[in-house]
Amino acid sequence: MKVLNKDVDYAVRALVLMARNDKPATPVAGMRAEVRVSGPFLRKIMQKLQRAGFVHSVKGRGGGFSLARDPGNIRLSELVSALQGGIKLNDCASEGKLCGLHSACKLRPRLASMEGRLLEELAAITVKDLA
Amino acid sequence: MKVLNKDVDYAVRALVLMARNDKPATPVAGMRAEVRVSGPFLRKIMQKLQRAGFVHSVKGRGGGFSLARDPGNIRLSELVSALQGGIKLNDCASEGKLCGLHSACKLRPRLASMEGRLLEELAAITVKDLA
DNA sequence: CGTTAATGATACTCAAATAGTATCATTAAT
DNA sequence: ATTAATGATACTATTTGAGTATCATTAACG
Repeated sequence: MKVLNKDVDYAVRALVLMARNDKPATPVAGMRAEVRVSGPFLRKIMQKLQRAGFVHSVKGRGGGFSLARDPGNIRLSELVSALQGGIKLNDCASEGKLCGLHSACKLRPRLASMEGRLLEELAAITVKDLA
Repeated sequence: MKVLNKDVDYAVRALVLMARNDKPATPVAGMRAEVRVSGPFLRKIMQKLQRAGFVHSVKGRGGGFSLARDPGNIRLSELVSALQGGIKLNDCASEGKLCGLHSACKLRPRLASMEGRLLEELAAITVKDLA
């Protein structure tokens, strides 16, 4: 029952690293040791971050990644949505899903609000906070 | 990234059902339709609840399960620990695990306290509340 | 120019966790 | 004896998460 997956974990590490460095471009090869993950896997994560607009990338020799946004404004909640599609306390709370008990369910609204609070707490933590 | 597994989900439904009925013994056959789950699977869950002391069981014809505790005092947090071994926001926060960054990690204490708050919120919800 | 060092995209494999089934043993009412 | 129940446990299947591999593209460097 883990709430944050590895992608988010490694992404945070990488972003924090970049926030500290503030180099014009950091290649994956220059991050994987500190992040403690294999090159290919980290690359895949960085590519997701690029597509989601968290980082810029420069291709070719001398290239790499750099922060596209102010680290003080990159919130954990955003990484969670971008890299793992949010959080659901159970199948029912988030999606409008089934279960038949649906309308009678007293648990659902409670879980939904807990989920909301959890996301708020994640939103209160930025990359800058962790750098 | 689901936080509550099916066991907990079905367990809640079954316990709520029993709290409403308050019969001396409800057999699995008398619950599976309302809980919306297969007999064998529900049985497995009820057996876990029995071992964990949430319900009593009576074997043999005319037997079944009954609440062993006041439904106003059966908390979601307890079901979560009994049926899915708690919640971890990530691998690092709960266990003392690895990751090397360990001592330098600014995220860990924050996740730990979020985890605590989440469990408090789950502890505030009882079976009675949902019945 | 060609080599090298980088990312982009995507398909694939492997492992772990969840979910669910099946079976045999035991118990007690009828 | 039969039937209706739980106890225990082994097994299977499905889904999700984690990680690899590969080929294409781009740009600096010599």
